[in-house]
Amino acid sequence: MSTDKALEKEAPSPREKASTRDKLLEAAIKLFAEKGFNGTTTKEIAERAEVNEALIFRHFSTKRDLYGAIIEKKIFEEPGIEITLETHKDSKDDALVFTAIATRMFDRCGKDPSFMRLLHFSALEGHDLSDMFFETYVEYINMLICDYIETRIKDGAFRNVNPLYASKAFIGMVVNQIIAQELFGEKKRGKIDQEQVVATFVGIFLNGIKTC
Amino acid sequence: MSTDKALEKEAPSPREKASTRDKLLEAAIKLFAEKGFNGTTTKEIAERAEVNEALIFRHFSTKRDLYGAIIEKKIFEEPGIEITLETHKDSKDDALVFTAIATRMFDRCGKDPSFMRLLHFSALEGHDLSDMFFETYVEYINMLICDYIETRIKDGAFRNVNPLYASKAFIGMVVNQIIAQELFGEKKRGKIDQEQVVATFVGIFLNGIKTC
DNA sequence: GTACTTTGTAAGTAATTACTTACTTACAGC
DNA sequence: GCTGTAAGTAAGTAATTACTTACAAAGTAC
Repeated sequence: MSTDKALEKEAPSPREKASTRDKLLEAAIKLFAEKGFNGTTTKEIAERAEVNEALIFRHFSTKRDLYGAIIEKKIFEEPGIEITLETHKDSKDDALVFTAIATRMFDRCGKDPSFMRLLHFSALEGHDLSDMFFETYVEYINMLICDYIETRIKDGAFRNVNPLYASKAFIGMVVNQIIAQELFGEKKRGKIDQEQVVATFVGIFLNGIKTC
Repeated sequence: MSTDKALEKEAPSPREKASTRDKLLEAAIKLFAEKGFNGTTTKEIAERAEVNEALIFRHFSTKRDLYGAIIEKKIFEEPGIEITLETHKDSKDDALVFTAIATRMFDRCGKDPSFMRLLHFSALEGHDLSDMFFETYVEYINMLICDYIETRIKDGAFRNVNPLYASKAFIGMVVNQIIAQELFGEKKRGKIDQEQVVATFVGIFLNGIKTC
């Protein structure tokens, strides 16, 4: 959790040049995502942010506190897939819905590679907020998709599978591919065609779950 | 890579009490899996192994070298799923094959939780051997399943999907569930029924890929 | 026995770590 | 102007880090 100090200035007015706090957060996000909590020194953060190291401790009482502020920031930063689902779910066009979800996930993680790394580092290193991170980005999405699947089962469009496990199946395909690319550097190795991957995943999943 | 020093005594005779080297490796595996490379100190390793800290550097020239030895050990330690596949693939009983693969993966990771953590830490922290780790445990398995799917497409049993992406779909489901349990501690939260999860995954996958 | 290597240990080392301190500068309200 | 507060800095601190060294004990070879 942030200290009182850290909470003072949550949202700087948009026009003014990046505040010290913002510069620190930005630098720290990149470094923590690159090298984890233990692999990053406060000196490095200060250098990257181009501020004096002592200022870190004016804004955040400890290094761990800064780390916490970053995770918090990431948790609330950008909308997840809920908007994608909200937009399309009433169409009941399952292919559209699941393609949109997968595409949204790929795009988000591709645009911000630090995100996945931060999520995994926080889990591995056991940060206090890691659970919240996980709940926000994994369990929440899971729940949304689970709900959608449930209604489609009631519609008679999907087979009577366990909706939670089915949701996990679909998310698993997508997330695991993202992890292979972003964490394990599969991007560099063989080229994979994202659109075709999504199409294949959605095809298998929907055929697998649809009533015959 | 290990130094000459480190290579001298690869396999201690089974009966003698655990050598210093073995004690160090065992302690280091646990600590590196728990807290990563940067989060673990040589002092801790020595204490856990109950040997003098200086002995670490008799057996391994640097801390990183010890880390490398551990990853190497893990890479060659236990057979992966290839045996499972080899055993069942000729039966052409797809449900049996994929259920066995998933079960094998769950069991292996459940029995040795340090494995997944080590794999992820090494990827995130960018260890030299991380690529080999990945190739051995992700790309290799992928390839085996990919081959099986290809033959089943030729048999006319599976639809004409991209076999690599289909393989990724299946592995994704399983691996992501393992990660949720082992890395993100889903085990502690809600109880999930592994057998039913596997059944659901296999069911969706096979229905999704089978010819109608 | 003695020469030699291996195995173990206590006490170091120099560098780095997160975090402080004491001080200066900039800027606000009055 | 003066005063109080926030922003910034250089130079510290004590603790910890990976790694060394110098030396003792124990086994092995002859």
